[in-house]
This record gives sequence, structure tokens and C-alpha cells, in this order.
Amino acid sequence: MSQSPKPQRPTDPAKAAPSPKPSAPSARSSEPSRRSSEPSPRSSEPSPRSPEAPPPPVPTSADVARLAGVSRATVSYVLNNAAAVRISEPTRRKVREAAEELGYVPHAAARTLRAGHTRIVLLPTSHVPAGPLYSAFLDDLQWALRRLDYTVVQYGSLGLSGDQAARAWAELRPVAVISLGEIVLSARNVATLERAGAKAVITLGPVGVPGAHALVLDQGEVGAAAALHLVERGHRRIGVVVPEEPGLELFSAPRLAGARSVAGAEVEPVPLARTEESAGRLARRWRSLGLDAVYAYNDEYAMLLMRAFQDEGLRIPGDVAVIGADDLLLGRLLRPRLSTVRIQMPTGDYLAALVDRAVREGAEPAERHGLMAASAIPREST
Amino acid sequence: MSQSPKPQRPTDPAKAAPSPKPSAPSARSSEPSRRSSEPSPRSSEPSPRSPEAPPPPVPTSADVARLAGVSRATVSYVLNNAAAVRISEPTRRKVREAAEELGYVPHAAARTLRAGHTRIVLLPTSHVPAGPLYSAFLDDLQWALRRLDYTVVQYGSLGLSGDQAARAWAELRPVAVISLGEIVLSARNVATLERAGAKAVITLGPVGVPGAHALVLDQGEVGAAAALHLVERGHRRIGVVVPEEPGLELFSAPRLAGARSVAGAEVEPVPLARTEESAGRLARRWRSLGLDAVYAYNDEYAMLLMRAFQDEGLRIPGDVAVIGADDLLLGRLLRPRLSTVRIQMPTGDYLAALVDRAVREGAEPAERHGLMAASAIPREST
DNA sequence: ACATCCTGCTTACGCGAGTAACCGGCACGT
DNA sequence: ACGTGCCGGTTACTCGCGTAAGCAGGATGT
Repeated sequence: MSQSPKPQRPTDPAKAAPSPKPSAPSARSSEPSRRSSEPSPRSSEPSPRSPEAPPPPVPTSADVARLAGVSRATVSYVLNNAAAVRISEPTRRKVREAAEELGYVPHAAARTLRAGHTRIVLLPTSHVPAGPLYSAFLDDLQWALRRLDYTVVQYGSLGLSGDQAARAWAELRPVAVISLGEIVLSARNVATLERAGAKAVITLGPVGVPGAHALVLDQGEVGAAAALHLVERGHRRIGVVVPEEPGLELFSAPRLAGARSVAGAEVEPVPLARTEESAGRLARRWRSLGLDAVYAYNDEYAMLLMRAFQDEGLRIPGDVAVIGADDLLLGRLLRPRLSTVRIQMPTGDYLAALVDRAVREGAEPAERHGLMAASAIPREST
Repeated sequence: MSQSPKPQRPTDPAKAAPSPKPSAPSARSSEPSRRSSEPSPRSSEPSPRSPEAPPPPVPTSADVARLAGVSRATVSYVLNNAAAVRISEPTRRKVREAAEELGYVPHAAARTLRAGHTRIVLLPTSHVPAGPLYSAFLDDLQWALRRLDYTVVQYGSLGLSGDQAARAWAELRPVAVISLGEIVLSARNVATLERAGAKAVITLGPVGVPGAHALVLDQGEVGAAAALHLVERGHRRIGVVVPEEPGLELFSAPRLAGARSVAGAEVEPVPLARTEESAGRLARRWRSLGLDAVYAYNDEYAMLLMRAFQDEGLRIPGDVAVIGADDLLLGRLLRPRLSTVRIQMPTGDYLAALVDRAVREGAEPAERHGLMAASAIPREST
């Protein structure tokens, strides 16, 4: 434990020891010279922290044991409610009271090390995405995983390459990693994680990752639903907004392709940045494009564009029909009310269950498709 | 290390050993019976995982040492670039190559345990908030902390009480905790965290927490800025929206109070839920309230309300002036364009620097005020 | 009277990594 | 020939915890 003047109960030196155990740890002092004395058994109120005093040592289970007058093992058994070991009720109480008095909190790292595994589910987040859809999904997922007794850790991986990120994540030895598609993983990265003990690497995104449980969310569905809706309303020449903001290609390209796949639609890609200026510029040259409808990537771009169209004197949906995606509340407030595509993602419960199955049964990684449903919601702008 | 048939380099049994070191660990088998054999030195490609094979053991620094033909200590020195110890270049290369071949990744928990502390900064998140303002702030903060070599971990604490949350966080032994005000901490919770080694507990929110570095963001500023703007435009009887959604009182109450503090304003609280129905109901009875302006908590509520007013035939800003807060992009797209209050929060860099100072110098916790600036941005709705 | 069983603990060990202290050689000075 | 110093490592110990195995001592069986 330590080299400091500890009780060192005078155990019988001539004990019946089957193996030669001198067991003299030769009190060699190492460098973290902590635990200079008893952690002050009395004084339960947090002392007013005298200036420049060395921080009081963090209480360990050994401290609890000392205070309760039992062995560390007993403390461990009691605090973990080990049913298989018989500890008397009075002792249990003593231990619990001692722990309470010291404000003992177990050390997760020590526990992990001993156990050989964690129950951490890692959720890498590069940039925190706004969308209410996404936000609700994340809440769901966290709840569901907590119910299954996993610890959810969102680990910011901003600006890391796939390799760096994978290594950093692996250090935590998570049982599972759920990549929400903000960081693109390679098969090598998946291997790194699995070698570090991850039982499941799950990716959500437009493309699958070999070796991982890939939930392929086919963004094409969204584009297709939008285009289909427009075609049904009699539109033919359809513009599809492709955001100029970097990082969105993974979503916009499949959506564009999805729109293209719809029979009867002539699709024209239309670049647009998420600013009023860009929308104004596009609106001004709109008539020259010869299009009669636009699928604007999502509701934000759609709203931006709608306003610009109106400022330009274009009537909606008369001159041009507009449809977005994501079903934002605010889209309903515009005049005309914005038609949109509602996107159905896998639920948090579904994902949590998938994690749990993979962890417990070591399910084979596979690609799953068709998890994303998209349906057009007609309102007034189409 | 383990009880399995490991090489056990035939060291000279009659070595000059000053202290009696039988060092026979009496190969007692404990329960995590891992490391059944060498971790397959060859075969660098991930094998196709034969069904029901026990997962290959996670490589440790001992495996690296074995493969490189050196001691574990050497591995540690090399991989940590220890400058104080002289290791020849060829040996360094051997070690690095072995580590690479095995795909070795250090075990964060073991490191933490040994070091006695972490560099984790914990960011509790209960529900992921949408707002672009907040989102950008979080990104900033993560960047800044990473630059200072901290590890940012967002720990979902959904549905936990303050006490439970504090204990759960304490288990990770973070150096610092930055509570964004979603979970209300007590002084006791702060004490728990500090006893667990946290050098800094920082809270951001409308109220201070004793014992913590409290950045008190006075939401009153927002309400005051909005009300002041309205008064300057000649409005007197001002309605202040109070969201009915739970969890927002901590923000809405001070904002209301801030509005009340403005000289010349008669302020009336107006409950409103974030739905079209609620807004419609409010709009219908609006004329009976005798108010000539409304500060709508934030832009979302404002937009909701604006639409309902217009549907009711109220002219904006003629019959009623509307101002929101948060300066959302979409507010600019309405007609009339929505006036708003831009909120200035502390920057991520500022917060990160605060954390770093507290960690390194153990700065005294204190309340800081006046960190939130609010300024009205007049557009067309007022 | 002594073996046997239960109860209620304690003792010992290892998880993986970092590091102070030690140590065998070789080169060099005297 | 022998101390001295540097180089290039290795050995031993520790962090906090969980748990298998051991072990007193009282109760019970024969």
C-alpha cells in the first residue's frame, strides 16, 4: 500500500505458509509520495482550504477499511453488495458509514484495470450538430444505453485524423463505439478498436465501413422522396440544392443521386451557400435556369431560398415549387408553409439493443440497409 | 504478470542480488485468465475472426517488450520519449516497430492509475441542446482545451440527481468539471468532486454555486436589453414570454426580471408553449391584454408568435412590436425581419484558460459576473 | 473427544504502466 | 592494476481495486 508508518498489524511471523513468502516489500520509496498520514478521521466538514496546503489525498478503499477497522476486502465486498460472501450486518453498516464519512468514491480507472474491461460506449463527436432531429436521437440513445447499464462518453475528436482518433478512442478501451458519421473510419481503424477490446464498432452514415456494424442510412431516399413528390405535382425540371459548405458532400451527393433516380424528373444540381447573399444571387438568375421546382437539401436552405425567391418576385408554388427536408417547426410558420421531407432514423432503443447484442453475443458485423425512411409532407410551397 | 507458459528468459539464477528476492509469484491463478498464448507475432492483417474463437488478448507493453527483446521499462521510456534516459537509436527503433506491428495502444486506465491523476475535463450534458450559439461555443471550448492537452469527455448525465451525477463524475477523477448549467450542483457536490481530485469545478449558469468557480451568466441582461430597446421605440406595455416547457425557468425567470428592471416599462409575463396551437390561442386573446409589444424569450418563440399574430390580423410592428433573442439566421428571413437580442457568451478560449489556470495554480474559486453581454439588433419587427 | 461444517472475516495476488534505483561493461585517467 | 564515469539498459515497486483461497473460532454431529 504505502511506505508510511502504517499500523502493520503484528502478524504471527511463523505462520503456516505453504510457499516461501518473505513478503518484505522493503519499504522502498517511489515518487508519488502521497498518503503522508491518516486522512484525518475526524473533521467531516470540508476545511476552508488553507492557502498553499497540499491537496488532501483522495480517500481510497484502504482508508475506508482503516476507519471501519476491517480489511480492504471486506470494504470491497460490502460496497459492491457481494451476495456470495457473508458479512454480518453490523460490519456492513460500519463500512458504509466509514465510506460515507470519508466521502469515498471508487476509482474508475482502478476498477477498469482490475476488471479487464469497461462498459463505456464511446460516442465520438467532432462538431456538435444542431438539428433537433439529431438532438432528440442522441438523447434517446443515451437513455437507452444507460438503462442497459452502459456508460456513455462523448469524446470530442475535433480535427483528428481517422488514425489519431481511433488510437485515442482505443486508449479508453470502450466496449463499443458508435460513430455517427462525422468522422470517417477506415477498416484499419475498426481493427485498432477491436484489438483494443471493443466488441462492437457501429457506424451510422451514408456509406458502410468494412469490419464494422454499418447502419447505412441511404440519404438517397430523401432526395427520391422529394423528387417524387414534385413529379407527382406535375413538375419536371427540378433543381437540387447542393450546399457549398464543406463536410456535407456525404449527405448531399446521395440525396442528389436519389432525386436523379426518380423517373420523369430532369434534375439539375444547384450550388448554394447558407447565406442570404448566396440565395439572392441564385434567385436573381433563377429564371434563366428554366426550372420549375427546387428541392433545397433541407429546410434551412429552403427557407433561405424561399425568401430570396419572394424578394425577386417569384411566386411560390406558382412560378417555382420549393421543398426542404427535416420538418423543422419554423418551416410551418412561413407563408406559404414549407413542404418538407420527414426523415425517420433508427431509434435510440434500436441502436442500444444492437450494441447490447453485439457486446454479449459477439454478433457478426454486417451492413444493414433500409433503416432510413423518408416521406414527403406536402404543405403550401409545392 | 501471468501464469501462462511465457518464455521466462533463462536469467542467471546466481545473480548478484543484494536483497533477498525469491520473486516466485507462486503462479497462483486468478480469474481473468487471459493471455493464453503469444499474441501471434506474425499475421498483421486482421484475421477473419473465426466464429466462437475467444477474442485475441489486447496487446500490452509487456507484449511489445517481448517482441522487441527488451524490458518493459525500456518500452515505456521509448514510447513516452523520455529524454532523461539514454536509449540507443537502434533499440528505440526496435521498440517502435514492435509496437506498430502489434498495434499496441496504451491502456488509459492503467496510466491514470499509475499517474495518480488524469487530464480529463468533464463536460456533463443532460440533454443535447440545439442552439447554434451553444453549439459553436462547445466546439470552441473543445478546441481550446485540446490545444492545452486536456481530454474532453462529455458525460451524459440524463436523469441523474445532483448527488448521483457528482458521484458518477468523481469516479472518472477528472481534473476539472465544467457544468453548463443543465444540472444544478450543490456545494456538497462540488466538495465530492474536489475530494476526488478535481482541481477546478466550473459552473456556467444563471446562479452561482458556492465553492465552485462560478461564471454567473446574468440572463437578466438579455431581458433588459430587449425591454430597453422596446422602450426606446416608444413602447410601454410589454409582454414577456415565459416558456411553458420545463427546465427553462432558470433562464426565463431572470430574463423576465431583467425586463422588469427597465425604467419606463410595464411588464406582463405571458406563458407560451412552443407549439402553433399555443401561439394561436395567445394571439386570439392578445387584444384583450392591452399590450403594445412583446419580448418573446428567444427567436423561436418569437417566430411562432409572429406568425400567429399575422394570422390574427395584427400588424407588426404597428399593432405589436416583437423582439426575440439569439439572432438566428432564420429570423432574418421573415417578413418583417425579426428584431433580436444578440448574446455574447464567454469564449471557449477564455474558459479553457480559466481551467488551465485553476489546474496549475489552484486559483481560488470565485464568482465572476458580467461575462454576458446582450445587445439588441433592430430589424423590422420593432 | 474429535471430526465436520458453517460463519465471518483476512491474506495474497494481479490487472498495465511509469519511474527511481541499481548494475554490468567499456573507456579513460592515474 | 584499479578506481571513476558514462552508457544502455534492467529490476523492483507502486497506483486502487476485485476476488479466490485460506483460516480462526464457534456450533453441531457422532
